[in-house]
Amino acid sequence: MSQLPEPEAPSDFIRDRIRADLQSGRVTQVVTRFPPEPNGYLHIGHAKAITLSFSVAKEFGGRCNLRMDDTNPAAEDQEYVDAIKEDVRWLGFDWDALYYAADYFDQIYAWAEQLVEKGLAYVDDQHADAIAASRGTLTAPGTNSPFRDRPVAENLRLLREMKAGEWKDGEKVLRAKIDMAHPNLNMRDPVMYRIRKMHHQRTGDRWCIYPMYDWAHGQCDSIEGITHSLCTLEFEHHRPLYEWFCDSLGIYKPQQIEFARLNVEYMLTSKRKLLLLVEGKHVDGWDDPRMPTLRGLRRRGYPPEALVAFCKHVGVAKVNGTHEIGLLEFFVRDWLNKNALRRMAVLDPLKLVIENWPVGASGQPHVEMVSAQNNPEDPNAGAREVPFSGELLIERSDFMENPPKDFFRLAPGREVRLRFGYFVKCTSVDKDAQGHVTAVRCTYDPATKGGNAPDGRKVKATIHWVSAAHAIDAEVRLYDHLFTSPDPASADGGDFLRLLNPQSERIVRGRLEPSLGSARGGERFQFERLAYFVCDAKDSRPGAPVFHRTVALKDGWQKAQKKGDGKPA
RNA sequence: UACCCCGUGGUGUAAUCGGUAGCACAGCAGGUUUUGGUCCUGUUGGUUCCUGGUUCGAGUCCAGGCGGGGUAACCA
Repeated sequence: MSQLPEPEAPSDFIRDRIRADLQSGRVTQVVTRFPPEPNGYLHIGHAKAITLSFSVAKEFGGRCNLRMDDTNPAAEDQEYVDAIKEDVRWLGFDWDALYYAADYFDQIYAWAEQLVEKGLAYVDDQHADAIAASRGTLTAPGTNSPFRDRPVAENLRLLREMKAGEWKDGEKVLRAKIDMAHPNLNMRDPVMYRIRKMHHQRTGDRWCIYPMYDWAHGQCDSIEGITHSLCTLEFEHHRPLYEWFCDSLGIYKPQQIEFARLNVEYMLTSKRKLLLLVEGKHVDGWDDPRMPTLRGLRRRGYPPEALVAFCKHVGVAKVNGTHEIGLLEFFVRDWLNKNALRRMAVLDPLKLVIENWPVGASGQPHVEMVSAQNNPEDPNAGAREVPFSGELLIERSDFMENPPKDFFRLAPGREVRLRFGYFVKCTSVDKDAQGHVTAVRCTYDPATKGGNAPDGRKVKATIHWVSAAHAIDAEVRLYDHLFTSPDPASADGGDFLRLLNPQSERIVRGRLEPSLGSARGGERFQFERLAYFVCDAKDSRPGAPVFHRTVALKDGWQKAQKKGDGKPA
């Protein structure tokens, strides 16, 4: 097969490297892998890694495996395995093969005996603290273990005893014999096997010694014939060890290439910190719409296509930077603008009474159905009928009693268009005892049905509305950044909880056009002139949908206002 | 006070074998518009961290600085 890259394949240091490997013949077919540890849920940072490894394989006509890096039974769980598979698929990727590091345990163990026989590994009786103490520091070399020069036969016997369960947790470890004075701490006789008498989600009780990451990862890559093992920057110092193991074993050695992990403003991607948010009940679980987890983003209404487009756009490099959240939101809006159906909803209602609206024949209020486009960006989306009547609800912010000159919406004496309906002109307002406006009174022009005046007169604004008698009631959750600081990870003293945004979730009762009553979980809409929303699959009930604000529409009016009053001259 | 990696406009990322800096987002201005959305047009921002060197010519090569990040788990 030919591995000609797709013409639109991006250019970056990883793909340049792959092209070179293909040209030199070192590699004939590209094989990559995404190797998550099933001890937690995937987040937006993983989305970048997933997009990279899968896209690269596809671009070069290669393969990409999904591999559960399950070498530590302490924290791993089948639940996470299932969640990871689901999340990768949700992003739109499919693996060529699904593997588990645990399935290679026999081979990895056999290799360990080989290393022992070569005199390149030994059993150490020291406990964890002693090993740590003798490792030295960043600036001082370590010292050799007193067990470092055990004879091969004894090492072999001890290793087999470890495997057979004859020693307790922590009593012995197998270590690689490299160099305790090596400037790279990872090379100071790293631990290969530790004893853990624990049940493993995949191998059950078959093993009581488990390989460390360094002793497993490269070997797994080698077995699978991975050509380019892509990982994040913090593994750079592990590469020499990765290569030492493959070289010492004389097995196929994949090329590990490191890239910078993804950071996005206002988001945290540390599993530990995310766990604190969940356990401290600062959010409503791993799938809370404010979480940067894939499950959270999904419930927030982020389309997977937008996430992938974002990940592709940010590219890959070795510089650790932080992306503006506005860029992510741009991709979300971009996809939603083309695909989300438009609907009308009023979140902060103000009554609008049309005084010259006709009375129905039966004496009941007259109701008229108006045709509304489902998506101006997509003619194929069709149209729907929305009930229009003499008593409507409009957004409170669409009316001002004493408007500034640049306010185009409704005000006494002003005429605006009701979207898909008629032109209305405000004649008066009703107020309560405190002087608050309780309703605006208007007259409508019957000749403007559909939104155009036969005499050609123009209005400066179009506002959305719902019919008071027909609107449904629904819970609407308005989300904002989880943190008040764009960089919560570097909070003073590490106390990022202090930076939680108390306004990150605001719940309101919205008044929605009737068609929204049958919205199904996962369906995304644009509530015209407001924002994009998704019908929550978890909390919605038949006839009682719940909506989550995914991202607000850009708001030029609000921006202009902020500019006007915010800054001193 | 060790080792490794990195340093291009506000943010992120490009620039064939070295030939004087592009793109996206953001910003600003205008146009279109039955969403102050979308779309379209124009436009402000960079002495490519600094200093030397090699060269006819360096963001690209070399040296030395400066700055940022990473690394000391029987975690991955």
